[in-house]
Amino acid sequence: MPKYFKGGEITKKRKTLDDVAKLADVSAITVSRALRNPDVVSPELRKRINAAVHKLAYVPNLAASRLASSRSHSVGIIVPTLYNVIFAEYLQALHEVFLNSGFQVVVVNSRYSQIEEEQAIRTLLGQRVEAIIIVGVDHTPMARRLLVQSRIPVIETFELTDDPIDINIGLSQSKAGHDATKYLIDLGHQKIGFMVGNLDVRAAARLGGYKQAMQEANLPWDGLIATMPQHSKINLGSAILNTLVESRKIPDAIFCIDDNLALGALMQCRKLGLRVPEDISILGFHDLEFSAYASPSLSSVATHRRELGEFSAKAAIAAITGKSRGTENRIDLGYEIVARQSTRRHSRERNSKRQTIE
Amino acid sequence: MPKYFKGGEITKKRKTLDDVAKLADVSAITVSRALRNPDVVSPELRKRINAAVHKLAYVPNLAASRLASSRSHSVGIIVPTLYNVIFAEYLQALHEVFLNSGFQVVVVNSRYSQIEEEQAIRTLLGQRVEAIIIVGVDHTPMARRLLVQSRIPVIETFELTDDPIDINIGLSQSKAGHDATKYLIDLGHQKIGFMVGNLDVRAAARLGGYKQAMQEANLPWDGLIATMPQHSKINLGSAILNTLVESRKIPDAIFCIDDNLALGALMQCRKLGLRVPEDISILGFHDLEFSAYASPSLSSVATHRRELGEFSAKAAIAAITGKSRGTENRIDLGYEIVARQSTRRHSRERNSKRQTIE
DNA sequence: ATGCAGAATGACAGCGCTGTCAAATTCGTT
DNA sequence: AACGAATTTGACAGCGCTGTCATTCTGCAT
Repeated sequence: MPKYFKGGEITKKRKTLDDVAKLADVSAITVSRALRNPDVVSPELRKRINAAVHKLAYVPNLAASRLASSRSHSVGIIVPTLYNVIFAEYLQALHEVFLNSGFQVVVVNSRYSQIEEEQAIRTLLGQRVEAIIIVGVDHTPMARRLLVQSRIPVIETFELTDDPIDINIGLSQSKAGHDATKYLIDLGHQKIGFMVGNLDVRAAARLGGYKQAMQEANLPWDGLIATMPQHSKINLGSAILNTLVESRKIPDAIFCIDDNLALGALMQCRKLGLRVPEDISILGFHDLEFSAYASPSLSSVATHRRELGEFSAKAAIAAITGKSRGTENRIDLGYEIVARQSTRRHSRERNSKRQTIE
Repeated sequence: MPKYFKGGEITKKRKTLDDVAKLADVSAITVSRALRNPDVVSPELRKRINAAVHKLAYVPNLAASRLASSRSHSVGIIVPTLYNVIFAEYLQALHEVFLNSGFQVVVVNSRYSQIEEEQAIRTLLGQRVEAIIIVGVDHTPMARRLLVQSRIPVIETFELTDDPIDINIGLSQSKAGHDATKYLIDLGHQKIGFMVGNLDVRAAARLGGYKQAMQEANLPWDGLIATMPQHSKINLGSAILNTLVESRKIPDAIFCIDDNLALGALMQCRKLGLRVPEDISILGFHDLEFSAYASPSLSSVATHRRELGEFSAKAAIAAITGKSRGTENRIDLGYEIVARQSTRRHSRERNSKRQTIE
């Protein structure tokens, strides 16, 4: 006795269109129409059909519908992780656009792995999604081939590339890293640390930008990179800051890979009696929601995650419905350095002196 | 010229099993087997088939597979929101269990609405998921009927009910609210505030528990409930605390509906010069990750979200595979009050005096 | 050489729906 | 009253795969 055959009826397992059709005394195709396109069916039949559907608690079999129509009415989204507020905000914006578009949104995570990303692409293509929106521009050769061959709109986001598969909406991570570092340098900082957890592609690009900016200013960055191989979380920032203090390598300023680390570092500084920004400037990245409310409020680099999601979704819909004639296929959404209380002009004795002399 | 017919070939749009079969010079059914059950196919053919699959970048049509086999190899999860760390942790635990189970996980959110929940159930049943794990125990009558009639395992989580549809794994929200309040009362607090944002079902249950505990202790709760109709976020906690201070209705202790509000309140207290816990005790709920790291560290009620996810997923798999004979269908995972620095014994003059006198 | 179990492969129908076109019905117009 | 257009309904095939059973092909004991 299979446990999940409750109810006891010996009837067929699942209600089908035909069951509804029989009960309403019409043909199956009419039921199909009444469900998908009510106004082409006469009110009389429509009523009878709806009653039958309700009576049987009929739920159409999507697989059959997709197979017959060869339309899935769904779009696929690939993100590295579901457990980072960055992507949560991005996904929320995406969802809002798709909400009443008639498309179901299928979200898959690649867990920061190109192999899993390729697998995710297969999963989505297997479902015959009508567009794919994917975070990042680096894929395995096969992944790229699958995407190209699928002949559906592909939107690569969060980063910028010169060689997009199709549509590319993002910002230059390395330029952002560069400019953020430059901002700290221009404030007079010289010993500028870089704090990061796991080094994913985009984090690496920002780190590259940091190194470049330091080099351009003839500043060393050797030994200034503080890291622990874990996902970015508030308490990881505290932990990494601790290691800096313990090894007595406290820099003038720290550029943190994201605001989670920055807030953790900030909180730990307070705990240890280090004054922010007097003793140390802290700069975050992404400008998360809490950053403006921290005390001192956290300087950060605002990335436009909601716009990223919104633009991507709209581009996908436009491409699917063929309304994207002549649209730009590469959009740079940029970033903004938001200066708040956690960073300020560096004015230690030797610096101010030197400045006066020069 | 349809934009997404790139590549130029006039060939059929999508590769099918037959295409692969022709290229490998075998029958379609053999390709199907080689893909699903490689070891029943001879190495020779397997090699040829794999080569053909790779050459064509063939991706099986899931809809056809599901229709033919009437198995979806997927399970459905319904959560109220995707943008709350509570459910993120729960989902992560679920995912980990399902990762290598051969089941695809489909997550849908109901946005705290019973109507949307019913719609979500339809969506999932339409996909013929093989089990549904759903947050909460309150559903529309039709939703309940759909779930029962589906004849698939249904796991209701996060709350406890006397009348589960099938399997129920959770904790008593009202009892947790009651005990948390009792804890503050036992610390000597009398003017105990309750802070909450949007009042969803579970928040309402905790509020109910709070009221009951206050009543039992002959303490008034009238006018002590501080709320603003928004989703729980750190800065909402700060905002609500502000309104309390502005209206000069600062209680001895605050029981916050979750740790986000609690942290926000905590940060705002610091900003305003209110000492925690000397001037005011703050108790959170859910024991989020950052709570142990805040300063002062945050007392909270630990709910076992990861276990909730883990147990639910395992129960679902056991039920699907029929291995749940004689298993308990109602599991109470409980909760724990974690006392940290943000709460302490109330000892204002009149109280300590009174205690000495009595 | 013969028979036979077991492994490997194939033929066929059908899962439940929808696209396409045909048939039936209704309506307004002359 | 008769006609064509518009509306409403239905018949039929087929989407791409898999379950079922049949067939062919081994290898080995007799």
